[in-house]
Amino acid sequence: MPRHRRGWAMGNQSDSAGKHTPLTVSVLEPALLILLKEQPRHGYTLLTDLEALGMGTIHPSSVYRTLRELERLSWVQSDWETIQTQGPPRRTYALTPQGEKALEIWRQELNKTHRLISQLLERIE
Amino acid sequence: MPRHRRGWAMGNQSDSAGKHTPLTVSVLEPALLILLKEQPRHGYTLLTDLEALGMGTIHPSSVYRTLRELERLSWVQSDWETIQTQGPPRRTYALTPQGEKALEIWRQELNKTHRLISQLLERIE
DNA sequence: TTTATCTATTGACATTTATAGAATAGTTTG
DNA sequence: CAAACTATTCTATAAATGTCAATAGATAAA
Repeated sequence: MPRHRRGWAMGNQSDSAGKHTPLTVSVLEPALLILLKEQPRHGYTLLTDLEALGMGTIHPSSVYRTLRELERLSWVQSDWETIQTQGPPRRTYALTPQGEKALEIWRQELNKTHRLISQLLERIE
Repeated sequence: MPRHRRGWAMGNQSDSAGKHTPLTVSVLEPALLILLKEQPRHGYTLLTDLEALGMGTIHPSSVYRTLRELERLSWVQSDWETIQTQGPPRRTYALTPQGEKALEIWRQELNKTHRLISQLLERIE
């Protein structure tokens, strides 16, 4: 239902319980690429890893949908895992060479944004 | 038409000429609040100020639309300027006390995101 | 004086993205 | 066998963005 970007900062508290802040979701794509560069992982594992980064409030379906889109772009590749685990079969996602190139572009963008936010924070004082 | 977020990093060059990167637009709202906290300004002036921050690729109508939404939220207040200038009448936007509160929340969010991006950049190495 | 250019803001429409909630389904523990 | 956990997908809806065009006053050039 509602996206909560514009005007998010003053949304009522009851509403924002357990929900993520607007900038978190905007780095979801590079965060997934970075985690998958380190090693291939399953969607479900990624949910935990994002949690560890403080991004755990993003809805699972957003994460899975993003993964499928990254696969459509050929930045990641997935296979159904053959070995048996606790639960239903799961997909293993891995970064492709194209995904590595995309991540390099993303790295520059993250750097640029990092500097921009520094500037903005300085100007608040 | 297309928003260029998902998959942005590998968009063809011709396409991305003069267009902004995905994270730039996601800090538009706080950037406007920060500039208006420093002093009241017109929309057109804000376009120049954003340019100076390296955010000049955002389309003017996005900026004006965001300003009107911030006014609907009562975070900023606008008045038509009475004095004559070079051109048609223009609106002067100013931050309201509610806008100051919202900016304080945004400040925390910017800080959080700043730390998150630091973490992500470290993990790329 | 008509034309172009710069200043300044608004509106409509198509496209894309995000969110929530439910559906599906296998496995393990009580 | 029911509950809880693992794991992924689908659908409906709401909201944000991009693009293009429209409106309009002031000034400089032709």
